Amino acid sequence: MHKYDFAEIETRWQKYWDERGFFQTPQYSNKPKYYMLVMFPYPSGTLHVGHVKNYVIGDAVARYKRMRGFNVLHPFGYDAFGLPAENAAIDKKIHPYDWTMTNINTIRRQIKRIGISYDWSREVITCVEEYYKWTQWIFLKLYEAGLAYKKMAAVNWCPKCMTSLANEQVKDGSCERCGTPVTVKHLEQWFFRITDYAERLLNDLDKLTGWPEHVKTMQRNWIGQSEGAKVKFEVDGTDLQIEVFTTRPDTLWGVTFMALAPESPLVDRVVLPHLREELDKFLARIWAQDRFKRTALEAEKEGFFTGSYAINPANGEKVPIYVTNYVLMEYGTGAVMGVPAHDQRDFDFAKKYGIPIKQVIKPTQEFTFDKAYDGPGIMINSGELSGTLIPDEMRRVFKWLEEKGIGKRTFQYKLRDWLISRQRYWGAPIPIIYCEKCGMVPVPEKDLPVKLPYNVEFLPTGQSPLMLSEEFRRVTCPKCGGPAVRDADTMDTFVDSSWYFLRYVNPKLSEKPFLKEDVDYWLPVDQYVGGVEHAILHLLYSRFITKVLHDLGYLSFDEPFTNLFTQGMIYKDGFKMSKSKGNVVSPDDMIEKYGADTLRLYILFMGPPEKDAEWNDAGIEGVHRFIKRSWNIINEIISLKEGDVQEPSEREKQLLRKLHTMLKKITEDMEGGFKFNTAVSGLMELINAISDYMDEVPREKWNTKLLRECAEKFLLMISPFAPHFAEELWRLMGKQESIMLETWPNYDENALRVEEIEIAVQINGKVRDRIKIPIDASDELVKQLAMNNDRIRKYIDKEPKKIVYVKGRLLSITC
RNA sequence: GCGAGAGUGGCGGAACUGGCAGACGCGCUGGACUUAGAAUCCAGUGGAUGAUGAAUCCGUGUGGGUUCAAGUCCCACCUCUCGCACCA
Repeated sequence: MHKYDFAEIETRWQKYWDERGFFQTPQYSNKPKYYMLVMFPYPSGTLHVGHVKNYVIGDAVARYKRMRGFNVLHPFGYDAFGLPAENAAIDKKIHPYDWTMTNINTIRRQIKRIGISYDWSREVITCVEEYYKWTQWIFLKLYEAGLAYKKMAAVNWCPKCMTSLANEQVKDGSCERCGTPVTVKHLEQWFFRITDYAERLLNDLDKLTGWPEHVKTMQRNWIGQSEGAKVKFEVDGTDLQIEVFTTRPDTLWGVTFMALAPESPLVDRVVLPHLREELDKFLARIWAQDRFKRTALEAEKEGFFTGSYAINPANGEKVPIYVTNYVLMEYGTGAVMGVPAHDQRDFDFAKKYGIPIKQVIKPTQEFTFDKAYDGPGIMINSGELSGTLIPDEMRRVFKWLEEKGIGKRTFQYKLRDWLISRQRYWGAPIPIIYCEKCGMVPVPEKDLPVKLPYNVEFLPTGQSPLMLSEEFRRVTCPKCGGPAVRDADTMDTFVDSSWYFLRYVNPKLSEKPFLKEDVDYWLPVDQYVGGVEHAILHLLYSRFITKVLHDLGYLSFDEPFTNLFTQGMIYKDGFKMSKSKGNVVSPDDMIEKYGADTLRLYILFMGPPEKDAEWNDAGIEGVHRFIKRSWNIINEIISLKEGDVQEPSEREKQLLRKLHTMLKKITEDMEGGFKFNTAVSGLMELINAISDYMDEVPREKWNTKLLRECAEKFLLMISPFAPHFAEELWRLMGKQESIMLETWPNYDENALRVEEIEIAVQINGKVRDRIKIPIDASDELVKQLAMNNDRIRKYIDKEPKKIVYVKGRLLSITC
């Protein structure tokens, strides 16, 4: 018997597949296409088994789809620019380029050992010129379209990473990468106008039926659409106006004050001169507060009366204008109408400053106004709109506002523009030049890429490191030829990763980022697999860039990913794997000990792939046992001589039925979406059934043909999960061609048929016995068979009231 | 607080449109083979009461309900995980 030498087997077949180019995808084919994409990794270190889960799932799908006759594109690459790799390189005192490339080589080697079927000829690395040239090209396209702009803004600043961050990269007030509390800095920064796409990004989520609901919900929350009205208030005695956004225009008659954000430009204009000095003290105090604390739920509300009054356009009432700490400049208009009776924040504020509370909605239920009421009700004290039902008749309110010219119905979004400038070295330089004469000039396409110089001082100082490189900065203006300087900021890594799935289609193309006809053929991605941590950031940005490129005529589709699968994480000892915790399980160690096929199979068997799972050393042992057991059994079958073909015995028919039951079950698990854990358990059941047969039936009576059929089908079904194992045994069975070229086996409904089945008999809801009945027995016959059964009759003391027969399942008798 | 999801043996987890709960694996117990161990193979394994192969009862977070029949459907609640959170 051949020994199961997994190390030898795996290296041999990996070499063979590679040499034959089995996984190189033809650009076109008469087969239907299938684009199977996994989220590419940050090469900021090496891989642990948690990363591997992503690739094993992707590979199972890719290999299955190939067997189903698809032309499968299954590429891989590295999200190589950016903070994670740069920070790690600085820690290690290594140049980020060298560190990144070293990691890429390690990761590539790690993945090749697992036997993932990537088309390596399409590998993409975002930090090489051939790639980031096109990231810069995309920037220029956005710039030309007015979707990339520079502005002075209060931005999130990470004092440790010493760079600005996008809103999406701030989690609970801290830097998403390093966990340091984020501060605010006023800087001139580049933004992408993603807010122009807010409505489409929101509405098109409904089209993404192949996305998990929770991811769509997170995106909806993040985009944060609110329906409301913009209403203008005159400032008494001036020609100034204060515009507010409100979702409750029905409470307009209940306004008793106005609240401005401290940053609002209106503050300076409405404050009375004699209050100026005191106001400045108030503002200084507010700005000294931590921004995230200031806007936290528990924060004490504070305000300062400007001395001015606003006129309520609905009823002409004068209300005082305050500057407050709880109104945000970034959302809406930076000004809010205060309705204490129907908004809790306004209520708290009014209580503190002795502002009147005026009720304008009559609650539908009993309510004591010890807090604000924001439930349904009827409008009161509201002029001609009194009596309007809220929220049912809100439309009447909008109509009235618009007719009177007081306000306008609009949508407001929480989404802000995407801040893409980083004051760091390791990224794609922003392709913009500043000329003394011509001002801001985009780098002409022919001059791309703007190369990131290798020999510069790259340590973060808070200033863009490229500032310090005269060689990089000093250029001549592309327009007038005069002296000019380059923009020294680099782009956010998420710009790089927002289009990489397009580059895989034509990774080596030098005159364009991609060919439209090729991209239109391959995209959208049929199946995208990755972690939930990208539910907002990467997935939202990719959708945005895809829509922009679509609008500019470069793509025919406007959503990049048709189906999305978010896999769960692998924990060890209850924690995420991390070097600092020392709980990392390395795929290399596992491959050393058990082989790649065992590792792959165990990862798929651990549990439902979308759920988090705990790594269990005993669990992988169990799967390894299954592999070895299968190896031994199939080898034994291989060693058998072809016997005579006889009419199958009952015992053989039973095994054949099991084979086809499992063919059906596993096929359904594969088609029904990522049920690999039960598919693997089905393979185990099949092996157990073969083994039982061989145990029970004397060796000389074994039906060799049937056993070989079982072994073949088993190998075909396990091949997407344990490809080396399957290939080796396939060849040992005498097959000349690779198992990779085979098609997925079909099951035969007829083989599933049985003459006689066992059904349960329930009496008063309890299973009392099981009886055998002919498969197509009539209701009458089944009832008769049951009633003639002594064991059943024992439980029936009076005439049955009701008898229900569920065909092929059970008989229920009620007395 | 708002939104989403989940609670099943000692553990990871199965269970189609309501139809025999606990597939498969781990662990555990006993046995075979061994001088012994490892490995392998065979048998058993939800709980309780029985001297048993018998038999009975209880069992899917809690309490109700619908139904011949509920892990699955409905109502109320508890716990956990995740996301959002002064967004006007």
